[in-house]
Amino acid sequence: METSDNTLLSFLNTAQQSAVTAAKGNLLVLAGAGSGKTRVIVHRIAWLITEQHVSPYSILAVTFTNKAAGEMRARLEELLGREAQSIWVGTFHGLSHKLLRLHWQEAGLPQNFQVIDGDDQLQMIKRIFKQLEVNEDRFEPKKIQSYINRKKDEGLRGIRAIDENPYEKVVQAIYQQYEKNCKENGLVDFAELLLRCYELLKNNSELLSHYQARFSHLLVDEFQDTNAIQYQWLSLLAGKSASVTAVGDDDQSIYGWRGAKIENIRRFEREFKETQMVRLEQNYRSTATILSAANALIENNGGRFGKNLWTEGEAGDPITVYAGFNEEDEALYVVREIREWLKSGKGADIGILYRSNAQSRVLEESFVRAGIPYSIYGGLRFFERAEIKDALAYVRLVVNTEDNTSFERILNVPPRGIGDRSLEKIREIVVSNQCSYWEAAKKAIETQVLSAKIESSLRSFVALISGLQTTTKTSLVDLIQAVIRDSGLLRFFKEQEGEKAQNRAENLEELMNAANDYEAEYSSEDELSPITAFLSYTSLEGGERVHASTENAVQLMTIHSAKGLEFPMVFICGLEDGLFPHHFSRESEQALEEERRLCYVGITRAKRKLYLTYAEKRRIFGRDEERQPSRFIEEVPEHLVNAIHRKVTVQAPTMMQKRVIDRSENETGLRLGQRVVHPKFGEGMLLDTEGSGERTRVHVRFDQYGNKWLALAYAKLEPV
DNA sequence: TCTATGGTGATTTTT
DNA sequence: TCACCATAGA
Repeated sequence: METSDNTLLSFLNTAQQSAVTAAKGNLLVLAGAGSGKTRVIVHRIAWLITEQHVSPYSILAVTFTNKAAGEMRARLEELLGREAQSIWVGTFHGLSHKLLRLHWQEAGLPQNFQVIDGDDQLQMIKRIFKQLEVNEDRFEPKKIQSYINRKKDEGLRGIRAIDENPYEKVVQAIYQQYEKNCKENGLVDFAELLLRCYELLKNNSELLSHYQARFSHLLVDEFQDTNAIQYQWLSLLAGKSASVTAVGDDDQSIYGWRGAKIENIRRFEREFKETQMVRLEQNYRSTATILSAANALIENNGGRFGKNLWTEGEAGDPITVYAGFNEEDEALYVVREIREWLKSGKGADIGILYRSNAQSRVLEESFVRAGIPYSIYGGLRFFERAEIKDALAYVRLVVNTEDNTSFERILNVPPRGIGDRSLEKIREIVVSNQCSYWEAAKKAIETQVLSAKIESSLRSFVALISGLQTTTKTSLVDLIQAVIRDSGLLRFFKEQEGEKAQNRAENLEELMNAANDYEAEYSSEDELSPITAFLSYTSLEGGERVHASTENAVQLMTIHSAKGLEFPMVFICGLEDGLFPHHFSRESEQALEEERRLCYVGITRAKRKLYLTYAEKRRIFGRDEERQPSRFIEEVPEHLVNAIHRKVTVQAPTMMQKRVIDRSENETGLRLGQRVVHPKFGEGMLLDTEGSGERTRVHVRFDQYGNKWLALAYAKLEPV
């Protein structure tokens, strides 16, 4: 390799360089927001290979998301070319999956085991509820699901000491049955991938020493997000001799509620011998003002490693705090500011961030009215969509008739007249014969326990699946095509009216394309059938999140999903006590600190302009409630904030309110936020005005009739 | 077996 | 408020 030390390091600052070139041994990189951490990991790998002559084959790099893994891989290929290909880069789940595929026998799995996602898991638990006749009033499937996942994330198998607590007893029984079903059906859930892989290495000294000898360098991104099992996994694989580079930011840990252990950073320092620490504090993203705000806010958290972001850049504009009189006013303000920004020719690369998804609606409505293109990030991913999962369930059942979850899912999809009653009959056979649903279905036909009509439906269903099984031998694309055609799914949606159904039909066609692309790139390195490989792929990589693909659209999303992104202009909306910090986080100091970190993440997404907004009144579950500004607003130093807005909006009517008062008080005596009554529509609240003089129109939210625009001259509005 | 109604409860989300 | 579900009628 001809890359010289110089070119590799020339664009890095001193701290980055010392992280990249840290000597053999363990390294903890505390990387602040926007400090170039991915860059550091990628360059460190390149440096190890080109300067230290470490074999690419001995390097393992772990990330949390497929997206991050993909980016890392791409950047490595840019730097290293073909040599990058033998580096193992992937997510914890992806790499565990790979190891389990390679060593399925030692792991005690069938060769064609399948990966199930959270939705499949929940379905299975619901089925167990029916099987074990669990009372759904006392036990919720969702709670049980998170119980199981929590246990696995902790690295614990459920079947320990039998608890005498009757509640626990039931939960344990469900857990046991769940494990049994997974085993019988050859299914592995997400948490299981990690746990099983950990156990595989733990219980197999030969395998373990092989991989320990192979991977001399392990690198982990977003270390603050690791949970217990991921830490153990890493620690086991590292053994005594590997060098581990952990990169993370304790201030950006926002997944504690999902089992991430921020303490893992301290633990790393303690348990991984002679750890060097490097802090990346120079920020290349935000203005000094924004960084000061972020620093001041996060200062209120205890037990931090401590880190102060700084920049060589300019101070930039002050942060604007806006208090709307209600959530619609807040949204209208956002729209107005965006309009101004767009008018001055700046791009629509704008992030509207909020604590919870429910907030998106009001914002969305105001963007629609203003005609500003927007896209909402969130919702289902491609492979999570119902119609796609239906089609894939056919594939799963064809490949593995033991897959009861899939059987149940598609038995009556599209509707073929086999409803709950018939399913119940089949389930009885399952219980009495201890067999799969598939076997039970065949038995039901033989023993003629069903009505003639349903029996014939069931017969053709069995014939359909059997017929598809012969297609298995050809190819993935052929099978998917046959499934979509022969199952009647595509026809079912095509025959329906409405955009929704047409969309679903299109999605099914898109699935064929996805399979086509996958098969074209597929190389059978671990003698895995392309069909099995594709099914795992669909579970492990949910595909792109759905959002309207408008060019030049402002982006609406939760702060959680904004992590890792940046925008020149950022709005953080709904900064109110009880919403952000969320009232669920009120009890514990720990939870509050995580909320504060979340706010820190939000603030540090902004490059140039930052707005913090809230509403003094908000509709919560249909009730107008008085709101207090979030403590996080108070934690931003006064001198960084646009004081004019703050004073005006907090203590006096807003500019807009003033205008309306000036203009209309003489004529109507109305002001924004005021309660009014209309002869036909009854009572409501004045939201906005438009135009002037005779053409003045007012926007009113009526209690009974919803939002309406009315011409002020004709509408006989009276103040209440 | 498919469609209407009522009770319930309501963060954040990747794999 | 409203979306999700479970249960009851056509």
